[in-house]
Amino acid sequence: MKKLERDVCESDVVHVGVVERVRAALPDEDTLADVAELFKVFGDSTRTRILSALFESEMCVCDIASLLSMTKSAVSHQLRILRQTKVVKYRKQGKEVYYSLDDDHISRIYKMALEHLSEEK
Amino acid sequence: MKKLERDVCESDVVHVGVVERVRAALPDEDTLADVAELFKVFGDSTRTRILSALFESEMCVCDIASLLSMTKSAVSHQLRILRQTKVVKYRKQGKEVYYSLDDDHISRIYKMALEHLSEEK
DNA sequence: ATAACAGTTGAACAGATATTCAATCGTTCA
DNA sequence: TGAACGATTGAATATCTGTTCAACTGTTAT
Repeated sequence: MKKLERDVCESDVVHVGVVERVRAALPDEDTLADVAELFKVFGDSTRTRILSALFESEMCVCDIASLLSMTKSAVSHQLRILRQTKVVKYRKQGKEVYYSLDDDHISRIYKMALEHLSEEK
Repeated sequence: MKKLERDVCESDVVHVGVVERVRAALPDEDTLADVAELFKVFGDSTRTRILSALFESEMCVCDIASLLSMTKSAVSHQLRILRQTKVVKYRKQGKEVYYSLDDDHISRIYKMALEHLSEEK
């Protein structure tokens, strides 16, 4: 009776009660996608280095590039991502563009993780 | 006098003082890499969905696959990543393997982000 | 023993992502 | 005006990452 059933578990052995209860309690897909997207922004060492720098001081693109030994182009690309996700804000002054952290709440999440990992060593 | 200098900003206009001060205050590279790696784990919607589920209850692979409409294989691959980064732990019971959250501290970081994003809407 | 099932694993494939490179924009200053 | 410089942008490239597929392990039960 070997029906070509997919690898998704659909047998009777599965704990139906648990699955249904958890399904009801699960946050909606949109929220979960947002959480993932937010963390993805922090999930790159170039961006975490930029953020750590901005914790200390507002900086222009040129400064950040110099600090991290990267091209301005590469830095600018990453800043665009941080801008789009509202993690950093910027102000223009003459030729220069100064970046700084935008959202306190997000900053706190980031700092919490940093402390968590510093403690461990 | 056009020397082919790289795009990294090395001119005198850069704010040397700021850069040096920030450089001194920056966490060491290893810690920053760890932070990025931790966030990278949360930066995938499949993994955030798995974690949200485990917030509610311990679950076996089959249950999770069923809940998320995914193959056991795909789920297992992601659980391996969560295992390696010590975010989840597991216990074997017969044929089944039950997964649950491991680190309270990490869980709190995750929950904090979830609340942050839920509030916004 | 062997059939059935939960789970894992590695290779392969497809889609996403970070950096580089070259071109461009906008502002300053000579 | 035009040269110089900070910054941004788009295309191209190389790398990374998630899912699929098929094979396999280990446990339970007949």
